[in-house]
Amino acid sequence: MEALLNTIRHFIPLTEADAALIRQLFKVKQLSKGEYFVQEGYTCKQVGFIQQGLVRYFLNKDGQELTYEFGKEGEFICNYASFLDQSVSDESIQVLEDTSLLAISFDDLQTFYKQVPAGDRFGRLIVESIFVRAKKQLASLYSEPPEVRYRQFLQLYPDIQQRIPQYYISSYVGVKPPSLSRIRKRLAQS
Amino acid sequence: MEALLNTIRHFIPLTEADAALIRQLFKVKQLSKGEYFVQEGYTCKQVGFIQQGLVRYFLNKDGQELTYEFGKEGEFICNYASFLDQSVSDESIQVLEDTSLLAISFDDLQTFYKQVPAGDRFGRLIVESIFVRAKKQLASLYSEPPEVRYRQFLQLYPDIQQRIPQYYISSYVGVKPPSLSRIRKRLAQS
DNA sequence: CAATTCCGTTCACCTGGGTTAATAAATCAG
DNA sequence: CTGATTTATTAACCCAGGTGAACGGAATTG
Repeated sequence: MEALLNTIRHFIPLTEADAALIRQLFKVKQLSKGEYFVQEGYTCKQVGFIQQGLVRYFLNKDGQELTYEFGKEGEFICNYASFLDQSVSDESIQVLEDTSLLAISFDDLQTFYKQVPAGDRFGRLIVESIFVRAKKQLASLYSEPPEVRYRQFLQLYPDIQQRIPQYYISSYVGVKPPSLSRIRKRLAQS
Repeated sequence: MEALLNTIRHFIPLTEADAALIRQLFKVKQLSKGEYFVQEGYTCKQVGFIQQGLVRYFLNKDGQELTYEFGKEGEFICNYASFLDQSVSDESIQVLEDTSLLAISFDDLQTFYKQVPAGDRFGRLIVESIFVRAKKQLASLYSEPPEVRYRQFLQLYPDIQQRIPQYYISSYVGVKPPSLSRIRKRLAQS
């Protein structure tokens, strides 16, 4: 819970009253490996904060699961496109390890916005940051070849490479598993 | 100016007073072919609404200009990542034809938010819509081969194909000009 | 422990885009 | 209108990733 408060304090100052409210509004949520935080076809009803564990974001393209993002300890997870206007999600967030979350519901988040003075600003900053993140990924896909994207993935997630199947990584990088194998081989040789 | 009001009405209702305020806050701005609405290294100080004309969004990767988006009549243009927190832009918006805009400054937009009851909601809906747009493009880059992306471009911008150089389109599609030529040839044959 | 499923790698072959350069077509400026 | 510049196409060659399949090792299951 302290990790959550500190992460929020990274964006806005919090009084003790604010912190107390946050402690109240966020509920602990446990998900086992393979379970979903949001599933395609359903509405994303919460924002989560990962205390321990790992998730992947993926979308469905003709039956193929395309993993395009990961979330790890200390990060917020949410399908904002679904959450913000409570519409049906066209992508999924799945837990890759047993994961411990702090989650806040849509309604409780509105309470947070009302009662914490800088709450709206926090909300805006979070949405901005995920937007900037999406833009960065767009730029990366446009400008970087798979090999570079793989190296950047290793930098961004140095620890989780051993924790998950390679084919999630190959999907994130934008290639098929055999191709990621070749990339890894090339990198090992040099 | 009516086009602007109608576009805003597409998101929120406007009273006559609202409309009058909008007429006051948005200023006509003319840009000639080749000029910039925002340039890399500068701050995006306005949101524009295209009355007539065409723009491209691009970013700079090792001296290569990567065109990743277009804007046409009836669309808002802005580098929101720069505008929202008035930070330095890392991308540019350039005018591809002599273009007539209606533009509102950052400060005047705050006035709009304060005075128009549904103003904040409009702002949120716009930011959401550009976010969703970025996500769609991300999904497209992940899942669609260049040939499909080119066909989708033709659907999305049926008219402007003749108005701009092909290499902007090839950049948008994610390939080099010779490759787009081959794609066009393949499509013409079938 | 044995059987099965899952997963990563490798192979052979194919396809499509990158690169460079030449040429042709279109556009622009004087 | 003409020469110059810009842009689009084409060709030849190379290379990286896709595909399908086989293999071996790891993890799971009963």
